[in-house]
Amino acid sequence: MSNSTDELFKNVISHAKEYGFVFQSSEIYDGLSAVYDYGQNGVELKNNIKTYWWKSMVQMHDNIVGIDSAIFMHPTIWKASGHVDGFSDPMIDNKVSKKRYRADQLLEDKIAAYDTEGKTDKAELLQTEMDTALKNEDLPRLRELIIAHEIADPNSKDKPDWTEVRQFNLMFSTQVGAIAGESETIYLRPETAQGIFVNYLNVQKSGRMKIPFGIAQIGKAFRNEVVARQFIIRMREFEQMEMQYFVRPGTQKDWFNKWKETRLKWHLALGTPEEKYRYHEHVKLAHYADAAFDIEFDFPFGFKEVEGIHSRTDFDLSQHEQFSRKKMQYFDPEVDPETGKPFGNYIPYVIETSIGLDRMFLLTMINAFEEEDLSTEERQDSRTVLRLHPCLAPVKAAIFPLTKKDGLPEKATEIMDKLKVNFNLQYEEKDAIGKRYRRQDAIGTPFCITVDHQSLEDNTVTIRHRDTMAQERVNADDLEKIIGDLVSWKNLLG
RNA sequence: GCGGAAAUAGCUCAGCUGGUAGAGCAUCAGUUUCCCAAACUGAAGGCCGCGGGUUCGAAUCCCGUUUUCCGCUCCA
Repeated sequence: MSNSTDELFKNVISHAKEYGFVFQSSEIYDGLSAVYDYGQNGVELKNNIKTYWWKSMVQMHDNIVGIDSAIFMHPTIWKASGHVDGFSDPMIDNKVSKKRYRADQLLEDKIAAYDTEGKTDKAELLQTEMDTALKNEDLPRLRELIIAHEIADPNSKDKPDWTEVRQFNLMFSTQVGAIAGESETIYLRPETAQGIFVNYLNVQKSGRMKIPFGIAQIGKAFRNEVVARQFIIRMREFEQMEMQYFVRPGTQKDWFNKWKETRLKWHLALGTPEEKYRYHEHVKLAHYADAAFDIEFDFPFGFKEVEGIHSRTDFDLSQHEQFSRKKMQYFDPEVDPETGKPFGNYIPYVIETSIGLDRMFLLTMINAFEEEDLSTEERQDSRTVLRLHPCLAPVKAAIFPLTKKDGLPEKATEIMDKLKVNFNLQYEEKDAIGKRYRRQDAIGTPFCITVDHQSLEDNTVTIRHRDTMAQERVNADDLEKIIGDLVSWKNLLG
């Protein structure tokens, strides 16, 4: 990471805090690691990103509908999805080499080594001891075994100094039921997708949906990351915008490619330079996928995943059919042109598009942030401006009386009252006009409307544009249409 | 989780080898100002991250702890 990009990232973080976008959670109690709060401007920007996504996915597709499933779900769902068994690993560190390993894998390797050496008795004994320890979640015993069998650090020749074995759990658990002892352990969802899968037939039947169709959802998910860092890139509590698209088996490849392209277009429509984005293909696929691409963004610290497009096959629905013993099949009455018969009953294949809202938020801030040098020969000058797309900007317009006397504030307030039904506005009368322009630049407000003495005479005002700093004089009665056109979703979705 | 660095006013930072806590910006009350920040007057704001120790005396030295940043590690 070069110094300048390092600086950029730091500046964006402090800007985000200073102007009410993102605060550290529980800051007055020294904070809570990897948890963040969105402030007064952050929540507006975040909501606007959600709206853009929801409109483009749900409103613009007549075969995609949304749901809002609960964060609490039946614990068996996470057994079916593979999260319970797949994400609770015993971890151990070597203090000498500073490397971290999975304790069970170190032991497995040792067992394999015993086998190749022909010491099958030793191998079998260790296998049994390890299985017992794992089953009983006896973490100290795992450490004992590692030390007793003098397991070396695979990446270091020095004698290892092992830490305690710690359990790494992906999921947060909590109790349902008011009475201790009679309660049941459930999990905070680690992904929103399962809420869609377990509801897919409810939606399909109540909405009379025909394949192919999609179900969209925006919601919080929770993951206990080993190391959560880099600001809001990796948070313990985060928000996803997911859409699961249910398709006829055999057609998944086409739909996968279609969504891959559609989703990148969604990103680029915001005006982000194309070279900032790239696809990353997963070579090693997760157990449920038959194809997977990430859309990555060029963050100051390198390309990182923002969105994943995964072909999840029929894995999840099949798992739920098995675990719930309820049919997850869809009856497809359409006639297969090849056989002349209906497609009939099948478990649909699923294409998933899943975007991290918090990462999208950060990406948007980084992309928009600019420290512009406005120096002339006479004097130095600069401004910090967030060049947010007008549709995403937290405040659409600010209204200023040029001075706070001579009836200008009254006139400005009157204009504001007419417009605030349709737009999120700010009114400011304090400080020099230039200072107020700069403050609005800093939070990305695309337009500033200034009321001056001429306004009192002919009802005209000036509109000052954030990006060019150019001004034009317009009639105050036309503002609703002018601003409405400039911030219209048509500009993004049309 | 390991190693390194940092933590002083809302923000950016001074504060030397221990001796009663400082500036600029921001904030608030005024003045000035007819279109692009940092003009004038005044006010307010800090248990120097938290806890302990050394000392007559600690923002300053030592230990612990929390948080953040960087590197490693981990990552569906």
